[in-house]
Amino acid sequence: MKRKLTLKSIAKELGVSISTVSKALRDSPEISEETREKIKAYAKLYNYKPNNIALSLKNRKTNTIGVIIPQIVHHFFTTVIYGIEQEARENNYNVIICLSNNAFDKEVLNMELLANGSTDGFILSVSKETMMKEDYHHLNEVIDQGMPVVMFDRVVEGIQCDRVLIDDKAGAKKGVSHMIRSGCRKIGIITSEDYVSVGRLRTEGYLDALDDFGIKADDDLILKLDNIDDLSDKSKKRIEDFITNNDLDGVFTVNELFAVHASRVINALGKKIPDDISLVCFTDGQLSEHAVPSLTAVSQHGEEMGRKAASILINKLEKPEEEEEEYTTAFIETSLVERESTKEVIRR
Amino acid sequence: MKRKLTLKSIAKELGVSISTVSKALRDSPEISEETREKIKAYAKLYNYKPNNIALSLKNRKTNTIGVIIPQIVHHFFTTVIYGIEQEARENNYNVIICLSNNAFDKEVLNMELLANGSTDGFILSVSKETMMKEDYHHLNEVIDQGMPVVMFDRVVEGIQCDRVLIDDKAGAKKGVSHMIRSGCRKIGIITSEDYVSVGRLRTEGYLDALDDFGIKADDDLILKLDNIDDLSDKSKKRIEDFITNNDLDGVFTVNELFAVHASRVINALGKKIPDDISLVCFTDGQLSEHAVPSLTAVSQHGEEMGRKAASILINKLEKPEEEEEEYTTAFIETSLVERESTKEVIRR
DNA sequence: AAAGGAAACTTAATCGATTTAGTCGCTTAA
DNA sequence: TTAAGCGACTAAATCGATTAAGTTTCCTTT
Repeated sequence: MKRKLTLKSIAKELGVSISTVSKALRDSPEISEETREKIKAYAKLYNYKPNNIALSLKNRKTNTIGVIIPQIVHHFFTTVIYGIEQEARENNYNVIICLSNNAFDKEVLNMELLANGSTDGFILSVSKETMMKEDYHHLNEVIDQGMPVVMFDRVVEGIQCDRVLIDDKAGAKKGVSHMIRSGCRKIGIITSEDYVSVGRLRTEGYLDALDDFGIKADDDLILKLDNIDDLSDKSKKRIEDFITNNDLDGVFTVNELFAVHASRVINALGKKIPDDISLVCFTDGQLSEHAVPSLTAVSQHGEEMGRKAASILINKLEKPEEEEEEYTTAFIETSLVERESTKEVIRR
Repeated sequence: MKRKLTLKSIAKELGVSISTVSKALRDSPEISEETREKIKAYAKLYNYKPNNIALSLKNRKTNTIGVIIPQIVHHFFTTVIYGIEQEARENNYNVIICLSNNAFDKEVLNMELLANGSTDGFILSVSKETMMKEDYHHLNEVIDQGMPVVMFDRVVEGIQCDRVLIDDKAGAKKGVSHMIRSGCRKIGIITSEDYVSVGRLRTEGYLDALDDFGIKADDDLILKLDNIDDLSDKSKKRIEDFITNNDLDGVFTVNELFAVHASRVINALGKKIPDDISLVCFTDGQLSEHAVPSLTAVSQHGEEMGRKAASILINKLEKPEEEEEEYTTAFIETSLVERESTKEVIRR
């Protein structure tokens, strides 16, 4: 096992001082051509790389971004991380990912841990528990210490930070409008209770679309489930009743899971997708792509979201400190991915 | 914006030396009860937390594990990471995740970056390109510097490190045996070319199962596709032909994607799953769970795999150095998750 | 010939925390 | 009376790198 090279060991080996080595490697004109070449050759030969930890301490800058997300198992978060990764790498930043598991305590713990010198800033999507508690002291603390924070997806108000959001309302509107244009007139929505912001916004988009086409909204056609993250037996039952008892020709759901179950129910009722009922969901993931029939979906462009969040953060980090602080909210456009679960749009 | 507390600032504020503060906070008996209490009270009041970077430098230990994986978008890796995260947290370790995107250069770059002081050890699944190049100098380099490495899933031979593997052969055997017991006699397998180790091992398990039940293997019933990670149009076509041209009563696939497409093809042929054809796949992810019909799958227990890998690594890290080096290979057992795509096993 | 200046280095401070090796005043035993 | 011992601190070295502030040595200039 060979020890890592340090400036010290190089200096000793070549009989010069540590600072001479440092300067030589950084091409300082203070060092003679001859010495410089000798030192550089030696460093190259033995593959010297400066120790990041020492650099971080000296520069008070880690070039690391902390990412805190509720769950990695969500395909959407996975794509966001991918985007963050890309942007970070391109700008010479590292990424540390921590999971909060939707638990407040873990979110606080992780932030405190990373804030003690490990990262220069944060990108996070707050946990469900944090939103319910409305306790944001951990966020305010790191911001107070001068660490920039960028929130994405699940954001909260009243925090001094930048935000990156999916345009949920416009996305839902896009999906529902498409169904209407393809001939649907009685469209139901399977969404969440209003306190989940994405659910509320997507419901608004749905209503907007109906309104645009002069279709009257009907409360009976809006099913609000209480958990958006997974599908309980109770929720399954409610979806079944909802589809069975309403004579729908279209169903819009706020996530893939609801859609997949809706598809199953429609199937069991002996109805055909999309001939009898069209189906569109929010979130373009593995399930929509590979379901049978494959599902027309509102794509969230998680990767772009990640890139945007990272780029905003890095910008803040590289900017000279004194500048006027300004917080922006960026919206990521959605797009509609047409697949087998909807009919062709009827053109005039 | 308030500056972070340091030992120095506390010392100055309370009119004592830096070392007194440090010792007081670490309950050294050298410091009088009175001074100790005063310092601790002050530190608590202003929420002092030592700077991790400084600690890392001093201790030459970062308490951070570097994880390098080919793609995060794979649900399987996602679960592995989750397991690593859990185990790491419980042992006070951080996790830095880097993606290699299946590219050799990026894998090397990431390792070099993290090896320069950022992490104490590595957990990695080597990229496809690295396997093809058979260039492992970057691995040998970090190992040479005394950093322990644990490989999982995609492992290579001839490296001084621990390994954690899915028991692919036994898993495939489990799945195929189940089909046989439920009445299938003519089972086909959709797998990969033999140079992909998981494909080869799973094929072996398939053959083993047939052999156990005295069924003769038939090369025509083995379809080897060249890319296991996604499904090209060419592969789709080959799956279609394979299923159409062989009068199978069971299909085993080495991943979910192949299975989902097989299911689609079987459906299109007007055959019923599982009555006419049973379907079992390796990897228990979102697709198997939510497909219609849902798929019986060999579950890989990625989370357990992650935990195991992390626990092996942490053990190495905490162990006094001089001990005899020994490298182990741990196998993670698979289990069969029965769903709608297979029939009940016929019991005597 | 003395002062000034540049070239080529080295010393030392710094980042923040830990730890070993002092220091200083006071008590106690020989 | 005096050295040893102890309690309670402080000074300084260290981890690895950067950099401002010296130090030599030699050369030039008036």
